[in-house]
Amino acid sequence: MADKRGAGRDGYHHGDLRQAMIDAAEAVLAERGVGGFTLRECARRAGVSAAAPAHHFGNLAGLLTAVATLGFDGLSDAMDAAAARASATGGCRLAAICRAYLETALARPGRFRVVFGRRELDKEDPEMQRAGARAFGILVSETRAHRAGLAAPPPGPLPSETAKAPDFAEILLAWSVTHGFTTLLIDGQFDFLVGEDSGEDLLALFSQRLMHLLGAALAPDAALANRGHDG
Amino acid sequence: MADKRGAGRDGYHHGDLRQAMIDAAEAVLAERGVGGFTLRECARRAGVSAAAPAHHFGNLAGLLTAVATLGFDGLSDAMDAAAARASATGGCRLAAICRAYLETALARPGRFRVVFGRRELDKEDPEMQRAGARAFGILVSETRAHRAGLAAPPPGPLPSETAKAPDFAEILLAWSVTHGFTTLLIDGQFDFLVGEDSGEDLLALFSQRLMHLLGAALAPDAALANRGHDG
DNA sequence: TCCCTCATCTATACAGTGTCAAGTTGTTCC
DNA sequence: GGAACAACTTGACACTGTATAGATGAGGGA
Repeated sequence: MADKRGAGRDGYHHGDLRQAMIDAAEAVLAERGVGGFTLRECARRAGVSAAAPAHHFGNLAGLLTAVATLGFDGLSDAMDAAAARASATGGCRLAAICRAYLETALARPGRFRVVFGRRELDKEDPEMQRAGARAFGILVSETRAHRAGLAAPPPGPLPSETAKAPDFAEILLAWSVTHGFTTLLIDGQFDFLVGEDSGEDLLALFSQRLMHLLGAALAPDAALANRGHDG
Repeated sequence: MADKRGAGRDGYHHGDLRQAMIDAAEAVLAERGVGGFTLRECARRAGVSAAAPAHHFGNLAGLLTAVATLGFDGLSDAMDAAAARASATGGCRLAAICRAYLETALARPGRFRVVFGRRELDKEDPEMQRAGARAFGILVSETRAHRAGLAAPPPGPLPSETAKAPDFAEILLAWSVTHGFTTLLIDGQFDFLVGEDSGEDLLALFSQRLMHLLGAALAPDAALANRGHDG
C-alpha cells in the first residue's frame, strides 16, 4: 500500500531509498546550492530518518560521490551527443564538446560544483573513477582527433593508457580554457563585467572566440612551433 | 605582561585579535584545507572564546572575506612584480602575470579556494570589492596592452570603467585558460595524468604552451579574423 | 582622583549538523 | 514456520555557527 509519501514507500521500508536520496540531493543542490546542502535535509525530503542513508552511502561524502558520478556521466553524455550533432552538420566536434561542457554546467551548477571538488568526495570510489575517466577520455580523444585533422576519433585503446602522449599539453589547455570559463561564469566572477541578463550573449561569444582560439592554438603544426620565450 | 599566549595578550583583552584571527585562519587553511576550516578552531588558536571574533568580523563569512581580500591582493602583488620583472628582462608581461597567478595559487591553495567561491563570502564588502577590482584590472590592462603590441599598459582610466570594451572576449579567454589550469591542477584533476612529483614539469609546460596560445589567439589581428564557424 | 562610557571579550545557551550504537521491522530463504 | 539478514528508527554524542547577557579594562572628562 503506497501512502502519500511516494511510490515504493509501503511502511517501514522505503523501497528505493538510494534513488530517492539522490533525487533529493539534486533538488537540494538546485534550491540551496552546494553551501546549503545537508544530509539531514535530503533524508527529510526522502521521508526517512537522518541515519537511514548511512546504509546506502556510508556517509555524506558517499552521497556526494554518487552525485558527482552522475555529474561526470552527464558531461560525457552531453559531449557525446554534441559531437555526433556536430559531425552530422559538418561543424567542429571539439568546439561542440567544449560548448556542451559549458552548457551542462550552466544547466546544473550545483551538480557541477560537487563534481569539481567543492566538498569532500570519496576519490577511491570505482564508479566515480570510471565516470571521470570516461569524461576525460572524450576530451582526450576529441582533442587528439582535432589536432590530427580527423573527422572523428577512431576506436582505439583506452584514453587513460595513452594520456601521457606528447600532445597532452594541448589537451590540458583545451580543457583548461573551457573549465576556467565555466567556473568563472558559474561563480558570478564575470558579473561586474556584463549584466545579469546577457548570459546568452556571453555563451555565444565564448563559442565564437573559442573556435578561433582552438583553431589557432591546437592546429596540427602548433606543437612543432617552439619559440624561445621565457617566463 | 605578555604571557605565553603571544605578544599583545595581556589578560582580558587580546590586543590585536583581528590580525591574530586572520593568521590563525591562514594556518588552519594551510593545515586542513577549506573543508576543515572552522571559526571555532581559529578562535581556539588565537586563545580566545568562540564568540569573540564576531565583534571584528560579524560572522564566519566576514572572516573568510578578509582572507579573500588578502588573496586578491596577493594575486595582484605577484602579478605586478612578475610584470615588472618581465619588462626588465625583456619577457612577455602577459605570460608572466598568468604564470604568477598560477604560482601564487599553488603556494597557498586554501587561500585561493576561499577567494574563488568555495565558501560563502560577503560580496558587498567594499575592501574585497576593491581588491577584486584591482586584480582584475591588472588582467584587463595587461591583456589589452599585449593585444595592442605595447611594452606596458599606459596609465589611464580605471579598468572597471573600460571593461566593456569590444576586446573583452580576449581578456576573458586569457583569464579563463589561466584560471582553469590553476583550478584543475590544485584540485588534483591532473593527478592521473602526471605523477605527483612532476608538478614543476607541468608548470614549465604551462608557461611554454601558454606563450604560444596567447601569441596565437590574442594577437592584435586575432579579433578581426572572424570566421564563419558555428557551434 | 573618581566615575562614566564604551569597545572588547567571556559564559552560556540554542538550533542544527554528521555519525555512531543499539534496537525494531520486514523480507527472503531454507 | 523460523532463522538470517538487510533496511530503517531511535537516541545519543561531539561539534558547528550564532545570539544574548554579563564581565573586564582602557580612555576621557570633572
